[in-house]
Amino acid sequence: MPELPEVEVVRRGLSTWVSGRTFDAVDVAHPRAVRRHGAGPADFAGRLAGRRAESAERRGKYLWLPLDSGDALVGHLGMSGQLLVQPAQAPDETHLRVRFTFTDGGRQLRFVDQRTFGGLAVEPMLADGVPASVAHIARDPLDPQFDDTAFAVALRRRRTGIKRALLDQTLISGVGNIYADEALWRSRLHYARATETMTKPAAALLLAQVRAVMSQALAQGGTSFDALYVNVNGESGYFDRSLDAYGQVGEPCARCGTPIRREAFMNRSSFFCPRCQPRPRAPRL
DNA sequence: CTATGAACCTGACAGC
DNA sequence: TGCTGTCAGGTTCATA
Repeated sequence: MPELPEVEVVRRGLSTWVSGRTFDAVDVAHPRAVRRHGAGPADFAGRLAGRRAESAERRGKYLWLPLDSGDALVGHLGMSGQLLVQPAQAPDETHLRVRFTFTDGGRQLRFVDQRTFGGLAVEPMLADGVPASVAHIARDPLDPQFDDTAFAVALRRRRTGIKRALLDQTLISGVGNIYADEALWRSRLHYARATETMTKPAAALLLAQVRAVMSQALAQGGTSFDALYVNVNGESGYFDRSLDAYGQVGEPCARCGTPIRREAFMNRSSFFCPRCQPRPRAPRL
């Protein structure tokens, strides 16, 4: 679900409402939510109790709270995960997986996840400032240290389609199905455009569109089609009203009026304008 | 290295 | 009403 803008909305909420507080009790209601924590739920809870969250960080779609122990509480929301800040008396959510209380007795942090593709773990921080499970992820396009030139070079070395490359979190992180389709629409690129034909200027233009659509979405609180994608206070963003391609099958293209088409791709969907984004002569999937 | 499909889950929705 | 099939913002692993 959530892609970079939605995860960043959550990070900001954690920074405001959780950073600086000390964990007290941690109740794991569904062990699957901490399956990436190899030592099990009890160890997970034990490594958090009494530890202070120093800040809230993000790379791509991964979130983490560095702790005063040198570890970090790492989370990925998967398709349906939410991190909510709730009063203690708020009724339990149907899909409440982990509840965190704090020594200050204030609002709880709750990990709620319908489909349980998301997960939490406590891991050591590595020397380069990220937790172990985040080390294989590339920097994201909103990271000041993202290397545009290196991205263009790496992209050209690939032998695949442009959308597949955008979704590869080891090449560029934070881009998911929505923002890939939106950035490609803005760039007038078909999803099967061969990466080896992407010149340096073309890569720069695409990157600029990725950043533009993500920044605009972030300014509107992210994209929510339903109550699944919300900030820590349960509020939805409204960038869905600004989508030009994703989910717009049959709707007229905002540029040329041609109906937006949907095609199956990578076990999911691609939405594009068949006129503005014509299929290349030598497509790559 | 690249591509494909399946797996991991629950729920909403369309159609019969 | 209820059943079946399809689809959903993601990641990972096994197989060609």
